[in-house]
Amino acid sequence: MIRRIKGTQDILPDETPKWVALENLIRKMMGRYNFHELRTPIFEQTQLFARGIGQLTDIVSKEMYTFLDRGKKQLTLKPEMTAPIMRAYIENKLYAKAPLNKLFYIAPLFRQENPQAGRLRQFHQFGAETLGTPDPNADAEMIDLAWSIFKEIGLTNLTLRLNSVGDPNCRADYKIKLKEYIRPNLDKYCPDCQRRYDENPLRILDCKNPTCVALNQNAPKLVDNLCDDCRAHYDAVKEQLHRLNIPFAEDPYLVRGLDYYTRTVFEITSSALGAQNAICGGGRYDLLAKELDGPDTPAVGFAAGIERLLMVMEQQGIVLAKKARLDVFLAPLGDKARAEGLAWLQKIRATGLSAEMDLLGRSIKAQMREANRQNTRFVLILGENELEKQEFAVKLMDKGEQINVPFETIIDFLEKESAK
RNA sequence: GUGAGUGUAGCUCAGCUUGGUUAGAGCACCAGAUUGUGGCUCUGGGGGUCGUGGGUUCAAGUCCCAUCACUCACCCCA
Repeated sequence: MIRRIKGTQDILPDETPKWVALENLIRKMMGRYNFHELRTPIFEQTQLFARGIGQLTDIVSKEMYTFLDRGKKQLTLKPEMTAPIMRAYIENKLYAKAPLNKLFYIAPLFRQENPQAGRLRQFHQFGAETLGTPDPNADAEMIDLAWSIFKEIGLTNLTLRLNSVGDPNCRADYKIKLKEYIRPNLDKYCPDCQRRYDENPLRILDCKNPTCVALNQNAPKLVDNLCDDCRAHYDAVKEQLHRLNIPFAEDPYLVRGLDYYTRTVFEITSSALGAQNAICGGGRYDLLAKELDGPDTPAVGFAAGIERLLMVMEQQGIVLAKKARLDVFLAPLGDKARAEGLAWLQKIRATGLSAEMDLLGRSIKAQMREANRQNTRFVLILGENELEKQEFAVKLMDKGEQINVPFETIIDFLEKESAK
């Protein structure tokens, strides 16, 4: 048996309505906030991610699906969406069409990690990006957008954590201070942290190892070492969040795993999930555009995991999708009725109603059972009696009543009855 | 990459500790009770190389070894 690739999922027909309902809600909310959808290819030149996300990040260094195509070009299935959005923004010169671009996406992404609860190799994210302004209002609007979507879904028990990682200037100063703090005890840190010390010391603060956590207890905090501009920006974002009534917790050790972030970073977690509890992460990335050879473009965005959202919704018993209903089930009895059935279905379907008939030659009883299974509103029985009298026996499944309706008026009848 | 757990019917699982007739249950499916009528109830039925390969034994779903798959967790993240 050929099996699906590890860490991928088939989304079966009884699950797709949940996806569609969630996607519809996302699109509705993106519309309210005036964000516009941008779709990018499923793969890109590897270079885009290596330069955009950062060589030393986990994503780039060990999780990308990278391969050579037949022309020996190195390609990568996109592991995140911010770099592709930025690439498209630069390549299509969207900055020249409008000074500010508010974009959103819903897309599958690929990372070759070991799968576990809430982590897949092909997974889906939706997200938004505001390109072209350094205004802290854009940061606050972005968080408000994410928060509103989750609220609209009906999620509870969410926690928003907020931090500022400064800009390259204050971060460079801070890195020196941090390394000074760590150096005396460096040999006591875990091997990962010892490696991070030179590569990316900020990530040492992120370490979950109890020893490292303890050692970090009195480490200087980046938020205490922001330059004046970054400080003012961070304060403005917090003030707006208060005005928007969005509760948040400042987390001085929140460091995002991607290199492009500057200033605002945030993460939204749910207590309903297991080890992988982040449903949304984002922040400001004022330097990415330049890194990708584009014009200087301050930007802010977020990404949220659809599978994880669906898991939380499941946990909380939230059902967005309406139970599917079939309007009409045609139950033909005998060969003659079966031969005429399809043409009737075509007429009924042309009115906009959904219609189905038995294709298995089942008994009337089995057909009724099938109609019931499909949550059918009307069953049209077409047997020898009906053919002779030129009428349908129509069973109104919700009421359990049955009446006869002549062929000439059946369409009219169904349209009126279904509108009730 | 590391660690732990689990593989028995379409699905969820029991049976394995203490090896011994034809391997069970619930749900789902099919049929009948109701000779042309759903949901509820009752009765019956179909469906399994017990993940795979090897070993121990008179005898293996059950014990041992290997292997594969899946799951969860570490790391990191959505």
